Amino acid sequence: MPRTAANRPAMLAQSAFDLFAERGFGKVAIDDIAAHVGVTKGSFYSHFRSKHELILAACSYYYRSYQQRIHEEIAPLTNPAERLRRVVETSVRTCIVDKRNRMFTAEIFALSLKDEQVRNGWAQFYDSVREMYVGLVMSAQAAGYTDIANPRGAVDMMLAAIEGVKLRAGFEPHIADEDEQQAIVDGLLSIVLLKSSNSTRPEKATS
Amino acid sequence: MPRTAANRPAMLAQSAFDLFAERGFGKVAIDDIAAHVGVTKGSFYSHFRSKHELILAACSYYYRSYQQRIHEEIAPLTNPAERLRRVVETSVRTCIVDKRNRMFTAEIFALSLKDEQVRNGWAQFYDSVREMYVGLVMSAQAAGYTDIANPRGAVDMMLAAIEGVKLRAGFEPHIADEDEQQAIVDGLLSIVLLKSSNSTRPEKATS
DNA sequence: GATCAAGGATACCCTCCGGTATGTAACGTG
DNA sequence: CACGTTACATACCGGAGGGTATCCTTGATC
Repeated sequence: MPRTAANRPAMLAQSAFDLFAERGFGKVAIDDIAAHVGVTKGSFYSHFRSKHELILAACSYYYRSYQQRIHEEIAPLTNPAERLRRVVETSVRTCIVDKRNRMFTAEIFALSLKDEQVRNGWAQFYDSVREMYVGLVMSAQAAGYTDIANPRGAVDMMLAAIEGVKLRAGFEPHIADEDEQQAIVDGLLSIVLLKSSNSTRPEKATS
Repeated sequence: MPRTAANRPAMLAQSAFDLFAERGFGKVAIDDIAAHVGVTKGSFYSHFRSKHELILAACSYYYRSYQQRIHEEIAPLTNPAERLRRVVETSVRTCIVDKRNRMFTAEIFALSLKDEQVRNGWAQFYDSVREMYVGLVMSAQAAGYTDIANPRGAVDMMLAAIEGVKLRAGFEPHIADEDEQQAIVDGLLSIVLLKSSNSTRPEKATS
């Protein structure tokens, strides 16, 4: 082994995420990423075979971070409606507060149009998120918080709305305001839950 | 004047849109665009000062095309609910059927993160679309097709959902199926109109 | 029909950047 | 303590592509 080993690949992937989120895939050179970790390009290429491989690693890093965060947020909660609301809140907050995530995902979308591996990676991630949401909604349904006819379709529409709001936030930063955030969460939840009552909030639950 | 003049700038902008939509801003060289019109780079630079200027022109081209199409679609309609539905249908169809538009807007989103002019251009376009929708919804409301409390908020959420579905279509092409399209239109309209009845379709109107 | 402006072509430059070739210092292993 | 392996550095290559310099062509105008 050479001087320092540590987990360079992971560090490089994380630095890549940081820089990609800041400037986009195209405007970040391998030299930049390597320098960001305190290493040179030659060394970089002993960990990754190509820039493309690094991009995939950066994507994985993002996916893992998101899922880990969601998991941490709902771990202590047991009430289905609470869990659902918390996940939506976390998703909204992550997208709005963390500008980097917004920018990174926008880059993914653009790249995925031309890159099958990136596209497949995102599709897989998206599917797992969808399944999580479907599970949450169906739990909420079983507990009487909603009687939505088509949970899967509603979740799809809500996820689409999240993506749309994410994009909009890039153009209208005022969405980052606290009160706006709450309105968005309510709007999103209303797609998935009953409209007639504010049954989302657990203390107002009807069952 | 030289051999052929015509409206080269417009042709270049349109070709730029075509190629950008196909390969993305970064992967299209000026040479490609010039060649696509049957011209060389030197000539290109007598019409545009930079690639950036061309990108802005391609954006304008897209915005104008969209607005023109919407206008043509609703021109013959007078019933407010019909007009609203037609616009949503047109938006959905354009996004789903025309892959190029999807790809082009994805590129815009990615670029706008780093380019203020592109961002402002989109913001302006988006605002005009929003105002159009708000007008349509309020007309529908005045005619009794909906009693939605906050038309502006509902329109925002619906536009967000459109953007989200647009993105999703990049990963799940089956959305392009005819029946799926109708479901999406209904889903979107339900955000803006009353849920209890299918009052969207004019022949079922309650007033 | 001489002049001139503008569209167009050709050729070139220069920079950036992904990737490679090569060297070297540390570590594990026998 | 040789020896291979691995993480790292240095230096370089080569292609791509944005932009420019320069010349040519054409048509309008007087």
